[in-house]
Amino acid sequence: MLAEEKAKQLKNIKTLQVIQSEVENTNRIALSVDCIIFGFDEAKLKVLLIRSDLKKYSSKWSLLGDLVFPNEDLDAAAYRILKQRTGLSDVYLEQVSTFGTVDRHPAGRVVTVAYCSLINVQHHKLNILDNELHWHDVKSVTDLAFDHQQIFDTCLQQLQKRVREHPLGFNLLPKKFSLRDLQNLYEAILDIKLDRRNFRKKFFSMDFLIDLNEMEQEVSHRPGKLYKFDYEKYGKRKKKFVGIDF
Amino acid sequence: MLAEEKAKQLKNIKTLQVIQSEVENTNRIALSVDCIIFGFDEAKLKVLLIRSDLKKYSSKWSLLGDLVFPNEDLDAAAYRILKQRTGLSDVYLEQVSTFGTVDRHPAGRVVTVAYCSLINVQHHKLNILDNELHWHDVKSVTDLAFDHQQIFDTCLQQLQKRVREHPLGFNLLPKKFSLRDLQNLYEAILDIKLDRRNFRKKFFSMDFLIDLNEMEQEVSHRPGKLYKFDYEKYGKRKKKFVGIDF
DNA sequence: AAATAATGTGTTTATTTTACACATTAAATT
DNA sequence: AATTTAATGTGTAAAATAAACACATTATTT
Repeated sequence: MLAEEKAKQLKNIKTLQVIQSEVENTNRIALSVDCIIFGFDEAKLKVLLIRSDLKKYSSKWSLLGDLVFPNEDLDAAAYRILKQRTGLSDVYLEQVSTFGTVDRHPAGRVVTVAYCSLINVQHHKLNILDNELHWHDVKSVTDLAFDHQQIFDTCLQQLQKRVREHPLGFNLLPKKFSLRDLQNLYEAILDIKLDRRNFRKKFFSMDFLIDLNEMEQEVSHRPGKLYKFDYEKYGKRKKKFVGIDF
Repeated sequence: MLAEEKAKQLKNIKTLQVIQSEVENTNRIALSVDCIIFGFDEAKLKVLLIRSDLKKYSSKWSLLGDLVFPNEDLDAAAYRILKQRTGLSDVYLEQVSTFGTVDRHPAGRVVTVAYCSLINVQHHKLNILDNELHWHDVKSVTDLAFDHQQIFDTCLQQLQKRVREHPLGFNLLPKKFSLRDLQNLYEAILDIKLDRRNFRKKFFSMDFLIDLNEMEQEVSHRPGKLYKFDYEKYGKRKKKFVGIDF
């Protein structure tokens, strides 16, 4: 071995050729995406789950996932997989975390990247041709397939954190909503009770609610006013927006 | 094709065999880890960079990274790679984000997971056998190799966010530090000026500082008291700890 | 001995958060 | 039709927190 080669090895210096060889041959791993889709219905936080693909695990529910193609951007794979499995296409997916223990998947070494989204259950029609696809109460989600419980827990925690920092929750509500709807949402996500009067004050002071001058329909008891979220105003103030404390 | 097979295809149902085949053959991708190691020295926030492995990119600095082995946990790979490249072994690495555009690496398709750490520059001896390994002022980091600038920016933003939520900064300081050191650190990380009196009040009220009854040595002008961080107390209160507002 | 440049401490004000009560409205009940 | 019911809608006082700000103290340097 040439002295130069030896020095390179010592220093972990690799040529592009060496790296290319490693990339192409020895060190490849299957990569998947799992989508955690949150919804809100009947005052409860929901998550979209399917029966596991695999017969062995068919008694368990799992997240929406599939392998990333080698010629496909990671983000693009997330959107493709979500579309394939649910028909959903006009939703925003956000990367949450990557899970990579060696034995996490029964089919071999699969590292998975979790993506999370918040959607409006009413406005998005699901394509239920796929394996049993169901909304589940977040509170009743236990014992998912593989390591999906851990992935789900991580995403729920992240959601709880994020929703205190930015008013993301609106993505889960219909275009028109009452303040009661909004409070139910936050209480469901954070799993806490909030004071109705202070909650209103806080959201009015944020000044992201547009009064529609309409009332709720078909509710028993006094109907509340309907509002919509001012996405434009939020977009402008997003950068310097600090947070929501409850 | 049997009707059953067709139905399966329609529904995207795969058998374990099909998935195993995909995992083993068609869909594998190289996976790497990049380590973003922050330090603090001379009242400045620093980051550890090396010259790019690749000659083509040797004029640019890059993050500490390498490929994950197929039989290696993702987290373990991060620790191994950091150890190999710097000699550092007793540091905590935290996953930040995964970067996966198709063309991000010149050697082919490589998806990379970024890991971040905060270390004490004085207490950790670096193994500089590797490619030129240097601490760089965070403020002067521009134009890193590949997409490393984007990765670095993401990690710095995350650090700025996290340091407002938890008193992580202590990992960057020596065991004994003055309140001026601590304030310099926060000002360097957040790139803002803080009021000295209010800063002290805030940290004393958090009650994580242990007065060592020692004074700074070898400083010009009046020396300040030295403190250490009460990791034990922080560990106990960590869960319900809300945040640090400046 | 005086000047310097930092440390160390406290108060006042403004802002934000929390706790809490009552009048109003429309539907449901009698 | 009158009453009950169960929600909406509003305001205020107290407490906690954050922001603005000034001066005495100490060790070093001149």
